[in-house]
Amino acid sequence: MIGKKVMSLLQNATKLNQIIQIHALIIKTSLDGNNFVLAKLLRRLFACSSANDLPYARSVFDEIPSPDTFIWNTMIRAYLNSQNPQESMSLFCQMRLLECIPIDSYSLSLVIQACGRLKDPGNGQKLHTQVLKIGLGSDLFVETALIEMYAKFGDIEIARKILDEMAHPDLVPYNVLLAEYVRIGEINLAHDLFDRMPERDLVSWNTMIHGHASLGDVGTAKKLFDRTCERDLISWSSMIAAYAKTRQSNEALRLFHEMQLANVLPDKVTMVSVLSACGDVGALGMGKMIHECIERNRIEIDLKLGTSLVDMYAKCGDIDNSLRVFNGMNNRDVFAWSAMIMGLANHGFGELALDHFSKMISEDIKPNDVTFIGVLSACSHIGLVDKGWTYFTSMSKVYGVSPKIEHYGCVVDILGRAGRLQEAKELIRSMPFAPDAIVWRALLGACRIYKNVEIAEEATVNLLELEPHVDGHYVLLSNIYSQAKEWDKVVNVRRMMKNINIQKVPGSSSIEVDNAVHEFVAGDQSHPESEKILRMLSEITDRLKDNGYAPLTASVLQDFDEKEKENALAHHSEKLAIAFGLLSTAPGSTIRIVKNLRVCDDCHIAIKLISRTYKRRIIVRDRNRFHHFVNGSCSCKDYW
DNA sequence: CTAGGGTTAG
Repeated sequence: MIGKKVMSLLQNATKLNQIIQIHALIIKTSLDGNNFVLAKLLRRLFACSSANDLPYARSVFDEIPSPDTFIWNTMIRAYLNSQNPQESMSLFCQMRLLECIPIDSYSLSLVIQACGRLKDPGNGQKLHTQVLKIGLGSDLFVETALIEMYAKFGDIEIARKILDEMAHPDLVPYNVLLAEYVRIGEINLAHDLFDRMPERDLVSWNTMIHGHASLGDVGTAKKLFDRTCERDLISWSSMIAAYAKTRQSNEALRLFHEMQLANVLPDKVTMVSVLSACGDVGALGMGKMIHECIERNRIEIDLKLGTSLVDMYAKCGDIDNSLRVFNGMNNRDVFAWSAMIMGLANHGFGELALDHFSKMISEDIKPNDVTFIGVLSACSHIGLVDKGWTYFTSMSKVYGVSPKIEHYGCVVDILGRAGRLQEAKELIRSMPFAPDAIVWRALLGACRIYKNVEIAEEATVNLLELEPHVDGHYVLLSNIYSQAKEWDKVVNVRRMMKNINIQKVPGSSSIEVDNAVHEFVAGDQSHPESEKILRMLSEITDRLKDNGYAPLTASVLQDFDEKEKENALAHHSEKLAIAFGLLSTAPGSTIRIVKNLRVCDDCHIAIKLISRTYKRRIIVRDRNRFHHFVNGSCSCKDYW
C-alpha cells in the first residue's frame, strides 16, 4: 500500500525538494530495496532537476543496494544529458565489470552516443562490431545512436548509409541526421533530407530554422518560422536568437514581445538572447525586467545566463550590477571572466579589469584570445603602455594564445593614445597581418589627440584605400586639419566628400525613460516634447556659457557661418537626449545615454559641465567605450 | 533517444 502511495507522490512531484522528501520517506519505510520505486525516483529526479543537482542524484544512485539495468541506464543517460559523456562512459565500464547486471540494447545505445561525443572512434567501431555480433544491429535506439556517433566522427556518409538502410526508421534518426548536417553547415544536404523525410515534426522544423539562422540567413529562417503552424518555445527562441546574433536587436525584442502575446513562456535560453539584444541597444530597463523575471521564477542562473547578465549590465552602463551578478555566480568560465574584464575595461576601470585578469589566472581559468582583447583594451583606456606590451608579449609566450590582428589593433591603439605615434606606425608596418581599416583608424584617432598632421595624412591614404565611403574618416581628418588651422585642407576634405558623395551617418542618441526608449538624431524636432526640449537646451547652453563654456565651432564640418555652427553643435543628438533626460527624470538620478558614434569634443566638454552644473551623474556609451561624467570630469580622463 | 543560449580592436 505504502509503495503505491509513494509512486503516486513521485508522479506528482515537480520540485527537487519534494523529491528529496519522498526519498527520505522511501528510506524510512524501507522501500529503498525496491528497484522499481527507486527507478521511478531517479527518473522524476532528472525530470525536475538541473545539471547542478546531478551530484545529489548520484548520491541517491550510489546508495541503491543493487541497482538493476534500468537504474544504471537512467544514471548513464543523466550524465549524457548534462554534457558529461566521460562520466557516462566510465559508469558503463563499471556496469560491464559487474557481470550480474545484464547490458541491454539501450545501455549500448547510450555508450555509443557517449563515444560519439567523446570523439572516440576506436571504441566506437568496436562497439559497432559488438552490436552486430550480438544481433542488435537493427535495434532502433542503437541505429539512431550509431547515426549520431558516425556523424560526430565526421563520417557523415556512413551515418547517412545507416539511415538509408534502416528497416523501420521513426522520425528520430531522421532528426538526428538533420541536426548533424546543420551542425557541420551542410544546409543543402539538410534541406534534401528535410524534403524527402516521410513526415516532419516540430523538431525537424526547428532544426531547419536554426540551420539557416546559424549560417546568417535569417530571412529563410524567418520564412520557415512563419510556415511553422505550431510554434513552440524552441521555435521562438531559435528565431529570437537568430535576430540577436545578427544584431537585429530591435527585431529580436519585438519578436520576444510577440512570443509573450502568443502565450509561450520563455525559459533561460530565450532570456540569454533577449539579454544580448538588450545589451546591444542599451535597454537597461528591459534588461532589469528580464533579470527580475529570472529571480521571480527562480530560474537557475547558469554560466551562459550569468554571462549574458554580466554583459547586458555592462553594455547598458550599469557596471555595479554587472559586478554584482558576476560575484554572485557560483562558477565562472573563460566567457564569464572575459565578459567581466571587457565590461570593466570599457567603463575605464582598467586596474580593476587587470585585477580580475590576475584573479582569473589564479583560479586556473585559461585565458583565450577574447580575454586578451579585454586586457589590452583595459591598458589602452587608462594609458598603460608598458604593461600593455608585457601582456601582449605574454599572450603567446606564457598563455599559448597567438595574437590576431585584433590584438595588434589594440597595441596600435595603446601606443597611439600614449603619443608614441612613430612606434604605432612601425608596428602596423611590421605586424604579420595586412593592416585593416581599424588599425589605420586607430592611428588616425591618435593623430587627432596629438595633433600630428603628417602621420594623419599617411594613415588616411591607407584608410581611404580600404574604406573610401566612411564619413567618419573624413570628419576625423578634417578635425585634425582644423585643429592645426590648415583651413585650405579642411575645405579640401569637404570638397572630396562632396565629390564622391559621402553619405553622412547621422549621429543618434537614445535614452530610456520609464522603460520607453527615446531616440534623437542631430537637429531632431520630431519628439512630441520637442519645444520643451529645445527651450531646456538653450537654457543649458546659457548656463554653461556663464560657467566658461565656449562652443568648439571649429569642429563643425559644414560650410556654415559662426552662429549656424554654434547652432549645429548645440543640437547634437546627445545634447538633445540629455536635455530630455534632465526634464523627465528625478533630480539627482543618473542619466544614461547610448550613442551610435563617438562623442565629439564639444559635447564631451559640455557634458562635463552639465554634470557639475546640474549635479547629475551622466553615463554615455559611445561607439567604443563608456564615459562617466561626474561633477565636471569624465572617467576617461579626457583620454579617448 | 532528436531541436534553441554567453565574451571579440576603433
